[in-house]
Amino acid sequence: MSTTQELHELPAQYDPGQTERAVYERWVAAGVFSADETRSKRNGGDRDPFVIIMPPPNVTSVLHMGHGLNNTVQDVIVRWRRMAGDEALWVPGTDHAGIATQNIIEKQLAAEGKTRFDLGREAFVERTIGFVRQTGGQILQQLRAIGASCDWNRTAYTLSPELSIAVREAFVQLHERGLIYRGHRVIHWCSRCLTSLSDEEAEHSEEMGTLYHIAYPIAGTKDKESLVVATTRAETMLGDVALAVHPDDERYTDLIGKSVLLPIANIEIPVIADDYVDPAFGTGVVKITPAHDPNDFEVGLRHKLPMPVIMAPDGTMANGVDAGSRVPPELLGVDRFEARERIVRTLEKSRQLKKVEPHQHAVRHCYRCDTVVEPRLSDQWFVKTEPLARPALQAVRDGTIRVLPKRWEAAYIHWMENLRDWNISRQLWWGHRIPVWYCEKCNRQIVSRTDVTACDKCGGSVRQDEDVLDTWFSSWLFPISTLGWPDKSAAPLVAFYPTDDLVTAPEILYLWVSRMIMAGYAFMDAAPFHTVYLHGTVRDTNHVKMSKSLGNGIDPLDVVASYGADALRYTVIAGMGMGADLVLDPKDLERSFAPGRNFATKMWNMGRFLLTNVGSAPVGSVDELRDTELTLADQWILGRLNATISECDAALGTARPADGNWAPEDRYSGLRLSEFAEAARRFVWNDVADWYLETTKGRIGTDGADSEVARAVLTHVFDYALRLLHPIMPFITETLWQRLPSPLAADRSEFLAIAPWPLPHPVAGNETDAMARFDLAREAVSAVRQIRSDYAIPPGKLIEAFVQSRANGGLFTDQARLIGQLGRATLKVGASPTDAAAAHAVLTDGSEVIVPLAGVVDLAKECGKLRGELEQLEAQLESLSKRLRNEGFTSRAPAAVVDSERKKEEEWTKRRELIAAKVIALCGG
RNA sequence: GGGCGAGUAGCUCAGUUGGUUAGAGCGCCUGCCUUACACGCAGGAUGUCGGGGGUUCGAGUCCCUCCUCGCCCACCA
Repeated sequence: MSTTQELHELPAQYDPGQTERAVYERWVAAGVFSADETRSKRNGGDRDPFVIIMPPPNVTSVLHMGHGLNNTVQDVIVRWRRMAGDEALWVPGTDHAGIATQNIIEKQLAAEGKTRFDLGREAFVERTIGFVRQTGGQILQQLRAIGASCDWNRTAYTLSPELSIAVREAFVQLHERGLIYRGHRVIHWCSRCLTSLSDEEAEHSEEMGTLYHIAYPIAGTKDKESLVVATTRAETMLGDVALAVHPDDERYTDLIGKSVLLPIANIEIPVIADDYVDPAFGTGVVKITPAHDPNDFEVGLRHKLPMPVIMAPDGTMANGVDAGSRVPPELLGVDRFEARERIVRTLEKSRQLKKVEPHQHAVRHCYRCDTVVEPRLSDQWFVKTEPLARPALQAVRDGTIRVLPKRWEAAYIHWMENLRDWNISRQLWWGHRIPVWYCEKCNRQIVSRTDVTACDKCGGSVRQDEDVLDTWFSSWLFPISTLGWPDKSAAPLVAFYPTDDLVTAPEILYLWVSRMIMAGYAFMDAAPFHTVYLHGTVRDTNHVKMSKSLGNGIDPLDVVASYGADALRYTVIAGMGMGADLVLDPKDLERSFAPGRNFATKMWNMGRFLLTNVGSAPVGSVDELRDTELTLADQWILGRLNATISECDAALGTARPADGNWAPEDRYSGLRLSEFAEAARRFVWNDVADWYLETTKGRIGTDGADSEVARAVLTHVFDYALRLLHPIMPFITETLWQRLPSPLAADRSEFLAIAPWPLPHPVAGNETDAMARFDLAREAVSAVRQIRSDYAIPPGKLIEAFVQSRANGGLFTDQARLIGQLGRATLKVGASPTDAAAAHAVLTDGSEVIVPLAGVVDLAKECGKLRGELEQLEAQLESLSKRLRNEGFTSRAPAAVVDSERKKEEEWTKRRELIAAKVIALCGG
């Protein structure tokens, strides 16, 4: 193949738009992303399985930067493990998202002037199914554009028939084990969504409210004696059934057992004593509203008080269960906040409003629509969480599961320890209907895996529970349900459960992650994964979370179109420290994404150089090269490659715990993706492109063996660089890799995506020495460039003398080695009698060396010698400068550089002398 | 109210166990269209590492304290 043809194949400009789609289609067509159960070691195969279950996005959602970040991270990890030889599986899926999806359809209906009740349940569900079928799941299509290497054959959906079986099974099993029960208590109620919420779905936010001090006249007193109560939710007073004081509060002791008159409702209610009351807060008197406050509910239970409900589900005032006619006619149907205003005004008029003061407090809001949540007494289904939490807590405590970054581990533990029972029933229509039937005739409650048509006892007709299950009750099963549970012998479940990493944002640690861990133990008796990786949030430059509604979002597909998926991925990975937020500028995509694109372009051009110069003829294997054949540069770049591989591996860490538990040294050290990206980038750009590739220019193309050596080494180094970068920038690396000349001893895979992950290769010759010597050469080159720049010397002019004398001196390497050795050591002297004559140096890598005392003393002398060499260097620089000045050049930066260097060096010398002196003093000379 | 994180160059951020002259990208300045790359190359400037105190031969890193911002948790009406 001729050079021109190859250049033709590799256009001067990399065009991601033209290549990415085709590359992706070839991967899919070749089944590169498909995992094979039979290859898993757990299923008789020869590979370790490595599995990530995708946090299922809402089925109606479209790709935003948050997804872009989340899925890029997962893809980087899964591609790394795929190359490392694991049977890698990434399971994609979507969540039916009960409330969120129902809200969308309700909004559509509202636009048509209708409510879901106008349609009826069946038609509403049909319509939603239709909507999901038409527009749902497009996010999974979009994920392909950013290169997500999911096994699309296993795409899951929480409301699919398979997963619905799992949901039912889980419900029935927990019910059989006594862990699901029907409870009558105060729950969080969203008056807009018309459903109950779990504790986690009712989110706190600090708000400025008003504390109203209201006087309740004491019954039977003539002169309007009263008890004053402080409340922020004045409207709930209509549901008051008592006033409570602390039993030991002397101010009120004689009032206990008496009655007060509830204003507006004009009902007599008792004054009771309960420990729950804090005498120090407000007036020390609390109104008890059992149906509309969880604490008051508990008080109500203890004192066997009635529990009148004074609000309708939609948040308007109404006489509900046990309310009689507490709500006066003029307030019936009035919204709760309006009612609050009116009641306050009424009390003001009757002079029963004693004080009004601003009061900051936390108010719970619906996590889907932000409506203020109303505590409300109702019947709901609950999961008893304590028995489920026990193993889930233990798993994180004992290192079966690690949480990265570490700080979230404490948050998880704290939350798990204080977990309350989980309300799983929702008064919605979109979701898994609760598998409970009630006999119309004998009132029997039937919990069943299959649909029930008649009572199994009396044959009476049955009706199914109206409620659906919390969305999270299906997604908490995702790691098991997507793999075939409840069939415990299903091949995917056997081969791939437990999974490995779970990658998500901290905001759903409690809502989802913790519950998956509980489900894993409850149904499979094993943790669902061993690593929870929590990444940050995507924010704009004002650190505001990106969102469509705020208009500060970036559409990942726009970025893909303008900069390419690789640029998007690189930016996301390189810009994100462990657990840190990712800040991007929605108004300046160029600033955010150009570095990634530029890096891709750099690689593209390296590829063009390589194809033009190395050509497509097969190259030799580097393993067969002898050290006598390798130049200093060859040895150096191979050494740098090894170092880079080690750096990348260290940043990525151990993929899985060795014996079921994380070893302390691995537990918090892995998945430092930005460091991985930086190590690879540094190598490719600063080492290969800036230095090594330049050294091959005079070699490749010449006749003789050295040209072949350079071809082999350059190709090898670039090949391995592409491998290291593939998880981050899969498209361009695959494209370039496909065109690399093949090594003579070739067992190359068809795709880079499944090519082996690099291992360090031993370099022929003395690697350390060669690297030091080449570094010296680089130092010399840099020094010359600096002089050139300072004196504005034209590119053509040579300054040979300096290079040579510098290279011969070997000053920098020796100096570096010396300072390095002492610098990293902590000296412990005379720790034991046998140590008396030696200094014990503990190096920072944990290894220890014994330095004979004489050696330490020599170090001090050595410092003096170095100072001499430094002076020699200065002299050389000075004479060079003089010569240049004589030739008519003038320095543009007559640098005090040497001067400051000497100062710093002297400082270090002093320090070393101090240490040495101390050593001598301690050891008695 | 409790807990956690952050504050490092103009901007966005790295900096594992204290140790060679605190780094990267972008931006900025100077010079280069040097036949892979101007989405580039070479050179350069910019930091009291939030303030103060302490431990140490040595602190961005450890301890104390204060300030600013952010996050999580929370049944004080």
